[in-house]
Amino acid sequence: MAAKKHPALSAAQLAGVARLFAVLSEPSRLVLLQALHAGPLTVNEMVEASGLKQANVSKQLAILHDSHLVRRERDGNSIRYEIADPMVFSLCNLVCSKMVRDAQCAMAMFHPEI
Amino acid sequence: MAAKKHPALSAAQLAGVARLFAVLSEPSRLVLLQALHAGPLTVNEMVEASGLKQANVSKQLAILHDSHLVRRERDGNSIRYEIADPMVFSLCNLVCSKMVRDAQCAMAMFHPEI
DNA sequence: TCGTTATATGAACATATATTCATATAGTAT
DNA sequence: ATACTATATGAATATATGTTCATATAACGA
Repeated sequence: MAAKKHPALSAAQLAGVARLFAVLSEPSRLVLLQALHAGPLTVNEMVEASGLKQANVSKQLAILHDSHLVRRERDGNSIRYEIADPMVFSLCNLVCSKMVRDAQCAMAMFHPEI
Repeated sequence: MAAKKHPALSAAQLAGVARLFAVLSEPSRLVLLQALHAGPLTVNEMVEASGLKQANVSKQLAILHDSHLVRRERDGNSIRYEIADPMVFSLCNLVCSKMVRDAQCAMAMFHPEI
């Protein structure tokens, strides 16, 4: 039986969805989000935590900010970023559990007894 | 208070997560997934339903198949695809609800009374 | 076997974007 | 005002990939 709860999304809506997935499709941005998972951080702190160059961190944060995934706030001379929408972690958890499922499935092809 | 339920993901794990988001970051692939939401379809049926060229549909389906998001099965002369992991729709629904939230937030900046 | 239909794939092209360097902007302190 | 620190941004480059055309592969029917 085919599921059909939601109406089809328009091309523009699909483009919007695709755009947000694209924001999450870059490991450097996921690194930054993961760092922010523990709490707010300044740009410099994220540069140190991630090993990425400062210019790169700034640009990736700008992209995350444009997508309303992070919020920023000036703190003296620095700028502190924090997660604006915890939904990103729900997305990541779904993807992670899928990867575990796929991995278990692949494993089963070699070790059916387990 | 900072949330911290999950251990940090390794670079390889983040790359895997990013890869799956990348698969979902292309409108043409979302169109195909949305078409398959109503039930299994052959390549030709998806060409007609999507308006995309046949070569393009085949390539995008191959990418979806590599990610184990769709399954394929030969049916006579054609090949029938179907959703292999309904989790993709959970992902899309999360993103959609976020977009609604953001849109309502943007709206409120112009119509605070609503 | 031969022709037809359905799907996949290689080559070529255009486009998008991540990364880096250099520099600009903004805030702070002396 | 000047020097210093923190962050953002423009230019340049490299890389990835979506799209299309042409063609290959595979199944089916006569």
